[in-house]
Amino acid sequence: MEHQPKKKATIYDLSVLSGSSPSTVSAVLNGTWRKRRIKESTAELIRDLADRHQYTANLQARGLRSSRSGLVGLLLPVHDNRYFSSMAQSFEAHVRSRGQCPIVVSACRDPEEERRTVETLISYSVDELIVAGATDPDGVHAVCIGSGLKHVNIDLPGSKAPSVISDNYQGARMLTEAIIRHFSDDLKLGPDELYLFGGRDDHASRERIRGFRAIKRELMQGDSDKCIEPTGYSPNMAQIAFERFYEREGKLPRGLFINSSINFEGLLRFMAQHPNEAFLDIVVGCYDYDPFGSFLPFPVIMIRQDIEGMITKAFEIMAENRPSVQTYLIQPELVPPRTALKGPLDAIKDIA
Amino acid sequence: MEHQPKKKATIYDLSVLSGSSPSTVSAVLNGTWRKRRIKESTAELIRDLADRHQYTANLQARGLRSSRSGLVGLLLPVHDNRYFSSMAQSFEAHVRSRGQCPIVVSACRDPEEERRTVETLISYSVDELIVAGATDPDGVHAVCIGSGLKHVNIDLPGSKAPSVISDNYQGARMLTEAIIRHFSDDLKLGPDELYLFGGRDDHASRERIRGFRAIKRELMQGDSDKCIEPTGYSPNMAQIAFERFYEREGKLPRGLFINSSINFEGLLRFMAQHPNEAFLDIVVGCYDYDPFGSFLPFPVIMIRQDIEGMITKAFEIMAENRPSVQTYLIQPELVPPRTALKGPLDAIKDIA
DNA sequence: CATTTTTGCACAATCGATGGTGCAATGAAT
DNA sequence: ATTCATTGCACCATCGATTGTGCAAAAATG
Repeated sequence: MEHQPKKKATIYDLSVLSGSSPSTVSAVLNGTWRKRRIKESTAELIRDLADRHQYTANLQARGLRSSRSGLVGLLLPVHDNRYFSSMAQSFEAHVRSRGQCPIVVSACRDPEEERRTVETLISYSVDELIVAGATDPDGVHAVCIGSGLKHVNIDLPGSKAPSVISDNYQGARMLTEAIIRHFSDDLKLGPDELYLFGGRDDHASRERIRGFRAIKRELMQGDSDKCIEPTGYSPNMAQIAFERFYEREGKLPRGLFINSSINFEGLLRFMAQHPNEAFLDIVVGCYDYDPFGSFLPFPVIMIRQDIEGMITKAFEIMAENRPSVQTYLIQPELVPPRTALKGPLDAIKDIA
Repeated sequence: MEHQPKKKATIYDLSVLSGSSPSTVSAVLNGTWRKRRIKESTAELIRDLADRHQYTANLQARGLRSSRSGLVGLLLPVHDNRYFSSMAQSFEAHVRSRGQCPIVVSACRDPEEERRTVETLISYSVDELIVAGATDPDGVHAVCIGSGLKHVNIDLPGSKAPSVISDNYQGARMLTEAIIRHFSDDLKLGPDELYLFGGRDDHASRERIRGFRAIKRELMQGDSDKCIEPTGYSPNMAQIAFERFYEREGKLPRGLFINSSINFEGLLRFMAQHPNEAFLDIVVGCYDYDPFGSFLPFPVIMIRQDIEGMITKAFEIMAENRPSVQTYLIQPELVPPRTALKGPLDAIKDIA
């Protein structure tokens, strides 16, 4: 790496070069110059100098003075699954289109880490924040309020800030019904053959369980507590749950409602230990969409949450000056087996 | 949202409260106080005040003064696939463990956007940058050098900065060989039945193609140009390529080398249009690992790149003071069909 | 030509933290 | 009792931009 760290030009450098004052240069370069009645020709001169010297504003200085930063944050639980990575992708596009700079961070579902991370973002004066799938949204809220940071919860609601979430109850109803109806009449599923795996004690899981049970009672006239196995959001715990079930019963339930694609990965781990024959007659419904998951060797019905819709709504809310603390439900979509949906990447031109 | 934007406490506030000077407060709170011979008791007092008032440093101010920020950047092409989202996940863990703040941004494979984004990061005085899969690494390099920003390429190499990439040639050889050997003797694959789809004119694609062809010649005594179909990194283009092939030949090649999981999604889209029977006898090798992809209804052999290894190496290089401009190869791993590997998420404790 | 208005810009304070320098008070040494 | 070293901290310039204010020169008005 050959170095040539010619320090970056500042407004003071341009001020000297142009013969104008720093404030004039500043005004010209940040667009407020008309308001300050700077002559067109002066502006032109300065702009010219600026890009001849590759001037770019020091955003820390600007941020310090104006206590805004042009940064918009997205706090994720984790990066590594298609739901949240799609969210990051949509988020970035939105923020970019508003001329701001997106920054995405994850906090591993750790309430402590969530708060620390947001503290850090605040120290950089991020202008707005979307809090996605936080384990402790109200804790994050407390931190935000302390510094007047605008924020909206998404995916998991909080009780103190506006929230945009998908309609988990409806979604779970659709998904459960689709699983049941996927079985033909002669192989009809019994209430004890339809299980829900995954999730924990959060709002989304509770709603999904509620929807699941409601439909079971409506369509199957039966539902028992033992058909629910929360495993947390970890592939490993889910795998263990599947293994235990299999050991106990000698087979998996024919109907499986899986709470998230992360838990679905637990089923994959289970699959790796067992021959495909063990999955011949099962039907899986997964609350989350993953394109590869949709084409597995058994029917996989998925719910795709309307990420784009949620993000859009979240930004709308943040644009209001005194948003009301309420939870907005966004309708998700049922995805039949073997479906390859387009995603945020399709918006990107690829120069083959 | 009830507001209570009690503006954040500054060292000046604490200075008044403690009766010490701002510089003393600053020194105490940033850890340089022993060097400045501050009395233990003074320090204690100030620390006490600081957390009673929930002081947190204004990092923009600190960054402005010290022209460093504590930020470490990762520039990705896109978020939305398991390869890059795993990378983001590993990256975050690394940066966090060093007490810095990770920020992940994507630039959509657009050279212009890549440079602009890095400009922005520089304006925030990011301390270091990992440039992953950049379309124009040398363009990014030019921007970085202008401000002395330490950076390392990863995934795709540049010619002006150190690069860490996976050994695409070896990986492609392993993968191609695995595909060929997956066919039994009586159903042996012919050279004209093994195609490579996807990729574009970048270093990784070229190396993979080179490895692919080398093995074809060694093992099959044959290889022709028509067996290579670069489609860019887009699901859509790949789908179109598969459709065209299918129309022309009435079937897909029995052996498919797919350049990336993104292109693999193109095959999914194709699959959605055709019955499973069209895939009965195919074997897919995909250069990239996706847990769900590994369990599709036909054999899928995958290459998992050693993301953790690449990130680790990249940080090692950035720690050197005058790293040499060379390309380090990291060995990837062959993943047999129906394999569920652990990923960065498994490092995260889940409070079920 | 005298006065008012408008134009065009410079000045200087400010945002919050950092770090070099200088100086008084205290203790040690002679 | 002096002198010297050490301790403990305050002072102030600085990083690069923003923004309210003030004031000369030019233009418009009577």
